[in-house]
Amino acid sequence: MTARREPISRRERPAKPALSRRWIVDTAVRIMRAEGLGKVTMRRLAQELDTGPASLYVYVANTAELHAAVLDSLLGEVDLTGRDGGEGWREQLRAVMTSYTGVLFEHPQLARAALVARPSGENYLRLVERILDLLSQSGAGREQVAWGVDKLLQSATATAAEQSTREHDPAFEDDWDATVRALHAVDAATHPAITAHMPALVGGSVSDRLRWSFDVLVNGIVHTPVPVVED
Amino acid sequence: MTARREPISRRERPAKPALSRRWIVDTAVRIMRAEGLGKVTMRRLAQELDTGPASLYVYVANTAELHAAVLDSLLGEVDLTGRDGGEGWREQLRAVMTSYTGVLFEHPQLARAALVARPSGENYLRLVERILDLLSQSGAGREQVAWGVDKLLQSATATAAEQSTREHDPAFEDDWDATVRALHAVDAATHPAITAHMPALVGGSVSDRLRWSFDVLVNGIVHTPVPVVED
DNA sequence: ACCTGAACACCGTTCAAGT
DNA sequence: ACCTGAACACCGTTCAAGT
Repeated sequence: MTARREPISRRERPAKPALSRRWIVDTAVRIMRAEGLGKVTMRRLAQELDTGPASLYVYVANTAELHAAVLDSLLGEVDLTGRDGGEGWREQLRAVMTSYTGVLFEHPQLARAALVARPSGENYLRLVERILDLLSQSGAGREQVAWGVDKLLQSATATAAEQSTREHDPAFEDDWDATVRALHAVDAATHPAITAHMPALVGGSVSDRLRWSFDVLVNGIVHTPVPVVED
Repeated sequence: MTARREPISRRERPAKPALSRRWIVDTAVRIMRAEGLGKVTMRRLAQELDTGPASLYVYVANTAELHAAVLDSLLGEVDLTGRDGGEGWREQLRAVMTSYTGVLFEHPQLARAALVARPSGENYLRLVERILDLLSQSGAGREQVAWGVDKLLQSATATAAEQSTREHDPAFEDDWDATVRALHAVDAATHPAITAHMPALVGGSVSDRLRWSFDVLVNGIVHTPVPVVED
């Protein structure tokens, strides 16, 4: 019998894989799905990877960059086809933006991270490419389209950062409540405009507001020329 | 000689004032102006107030609420007159929004806090009141105006959170650089739209973009009716 | 009611030293 | 080049105990 050296002793764990950026980010995504972005810390991640936090700095510059990488990974879930929207560029674009918003709504804290550290991974680039392509079918000028993509993404991201925070985190629920209460409690004499606009100011469903925001931006973008650049 | 018991020993400090929400927030503002919002922590603040962190929780629910209070205090610096804008509601509104953006640009981290925990203090209410008043002079519907105020504030806040972060914090500078580099390095075959829009996508001065954003939103808001509410 | 010391359960990041 | 242990310098929040 030939002696086959079975590496049995190295088998207690699923064979601790070599560290790599890919493996680090995938693990971070797994932690986020299971316990939220708040748990995706350098220390916790290192623990999960069976190493010390210092080791991660070979592959990731800092926590913000790590979160940006997690976001990019999540963006792989966005439906870029706009298939649900039907035929026109506008409806397809709406469907893509709705899908993007949906992904962020499911991972509230990620939206906040996106506003701070912009992603630059492949999924983000694919998303930008697709939105540019659809928006340019509006016939608007090149610069309007370029700047417009930014506003569309910013608006959706900011809404997700605000709105969905409220739903998941009881601490932030309070802040929104406080704002609503403050708006209701306002003195009609000193704040006539708030009083006059009051039900609407805090009303409306999330989806109505999202749809309206989208229309506002698209209408604005295609009708507002960029300022002439001076040399 | 009469023995006069001088309370000299109690005089090393300016007579530690009683704790109060007001005093806590003012101290927080002072720390922020001197060292940035990052230093406005419960522990650091308690130290400055010569007490333990637990004492603050009598007046402030948590760190997010504290930051919201600091922001509201800062909003007192916004010029609500819109005096610089001249006569029309549009120009005055632009001036108010520019002033608001300016305040946030000087305190980058505060803009991020604003997206998460909305303020509800007197200065915030005054700002909302003023923007509502100006925007309603456009003649747009009540609901459009109410929802429009939200979008105007959100857009300005998000831009400040993104843009000014970059200027002050070297760590985030890298993320923007990475995004710009990624957009430049893109393959023209797989990402034709990015390539076609490339100089514009990352170009434009901050103030040109802000001005254009404002016009886009105002144009969009006044021309886009809100969806009919079903009962 | 207000205030506090002390504790619990964490953080990010760096650096000298090893392989 | 990659990896690590250990350290530095912090966090937010709670709670039992005091006044």
